[in-house]
Amino acid sequence: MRIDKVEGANGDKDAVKPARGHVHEHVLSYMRRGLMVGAFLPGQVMSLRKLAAGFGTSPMPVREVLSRLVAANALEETKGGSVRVPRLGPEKLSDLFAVREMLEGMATELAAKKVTPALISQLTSLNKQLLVAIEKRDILNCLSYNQKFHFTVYEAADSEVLMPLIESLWLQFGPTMYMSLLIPSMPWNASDHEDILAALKDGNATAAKKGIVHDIRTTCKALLSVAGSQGIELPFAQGPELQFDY
Amino acid sequence: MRIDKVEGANGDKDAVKPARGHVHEHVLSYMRRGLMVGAFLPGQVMSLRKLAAGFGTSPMPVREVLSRLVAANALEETKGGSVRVPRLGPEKLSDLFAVREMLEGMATELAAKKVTPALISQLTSLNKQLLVAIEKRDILNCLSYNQKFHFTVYEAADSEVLMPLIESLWLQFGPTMYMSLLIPSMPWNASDHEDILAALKDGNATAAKKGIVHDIRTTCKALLSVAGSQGIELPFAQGPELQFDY
DNA sequence: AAGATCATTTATTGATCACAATATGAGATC
DNA sequence: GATCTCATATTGTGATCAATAAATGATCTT
Repeated sequence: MRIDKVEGANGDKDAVKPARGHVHEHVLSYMRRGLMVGAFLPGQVMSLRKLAAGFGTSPMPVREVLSRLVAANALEETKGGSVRVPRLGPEKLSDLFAVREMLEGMATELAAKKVTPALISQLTSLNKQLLVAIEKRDILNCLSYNQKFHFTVYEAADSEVLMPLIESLWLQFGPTMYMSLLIPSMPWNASDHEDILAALKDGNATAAKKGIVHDIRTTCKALLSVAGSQGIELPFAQGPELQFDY
Repeated sequence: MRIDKVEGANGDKDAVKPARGHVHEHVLSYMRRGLMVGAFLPGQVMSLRKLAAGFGTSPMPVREVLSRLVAANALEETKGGSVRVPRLGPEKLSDLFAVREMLEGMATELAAKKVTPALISQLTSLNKQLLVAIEKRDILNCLSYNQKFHFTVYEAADSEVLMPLIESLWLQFGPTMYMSLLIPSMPWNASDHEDILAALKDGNATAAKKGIVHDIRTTCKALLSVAGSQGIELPFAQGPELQFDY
């Protein structure tokens, strides 16, 4: 039935089905998560062919993914047409977090009105894992569980409009977030999460929103305090070589 | 040095330079504007090849553009991989406009603090042209000048974060907006714009924000009131055949 | 005559190709 | 020894191709 085109003895090629039709989806989710969790650094240029080689595909799906990430303001294109992770200045960083306060505060308010026991238990579990990651100073999982905690709350708001916007923001500050956690003086804590959890448990929308806003504001201040030390340029895994709980 | 691969006598091929390197930019801006101004209807499927033929290019640049518009939630993809203009239900419409109030209210507040005489005169001019379009019941230019008025305000806020988010929202409700204006009972007015202009002239950020929010809320209510009559299915220019002040 | 099945057509998707522009590096010159 | 220049290599862009899957229409059956 299925006849391989003659290409000599292609024995050593991948005999597995290339999982057609959904390659770009895989690449996209991987890159999205990677951006939020610090797999790519601000200023890093994304080479189409290198990434494609890393993913083991043709440049085509990667092109589509980078295209979409540029549209989401997660990446920016250089004059030469290449794309790179944007380097955020202090003013853009505060802009970003001011909008975060509005959007994520609104999402939290909505979520508080739709709390379920399942949501509470899930958030409690995620927060516990986050605390473990903090204890171990595991940056990747720290960011990962923090992101999952926040997004679980926002997901509960059940707004098809808010979520994509919030995601776009997280994709933008993700790389900078990672950088900041590299600084030894950077405080790591999830104390606000306890307040948020308590407020959600009570269905207190105002308090929950307040907790989120405080969490965001604290993070912003910490980020800005280390924004001066932008000079951090450490060697880094160029390709998609992440090892977080994926 | 440069050797053309042998392909017979390709004399009758296009001798003109195909304007290489930035085709997708043109396509993108055209489609963006077209979505905001009603060139495409909710539910309309965007055929890659048809659009490409309309633009006189290969499907390639169009693919990239559609990709980006999907990433911006301006278009959605069907199960078959095609993309189409989303059909907004009442609940999503109110979500959309609730977020609009926050984001555009914030942008207006920021803009009010950076008002310049040039901005005022530009807004005054745009509003005049909008009134003319309303007078002539010219839907395309009506939407176009309304959009330009709002975006000129937001642009003055000078926020690289807010603008893309606001644009994403406008791309989403643009097609529905056009539909609603087709309904004879739909009220057309720009009375709020006068208030906004006055508030901006005074540098009164609170009043300006209030004006924008009122404008948005009014529009939302009008849209929702005609949301029941979703059945409007009129024959329409399929390709990129717009004739607004481009 | 209406509905279901099957073949045809058309759609996107991933891969490959060709070209142009940019970035990179070596070499020569001052 | 530093700098400018030019050749090389790499990159993105647009076009084309092969293959899969969905949508469409016609034919057959009930």
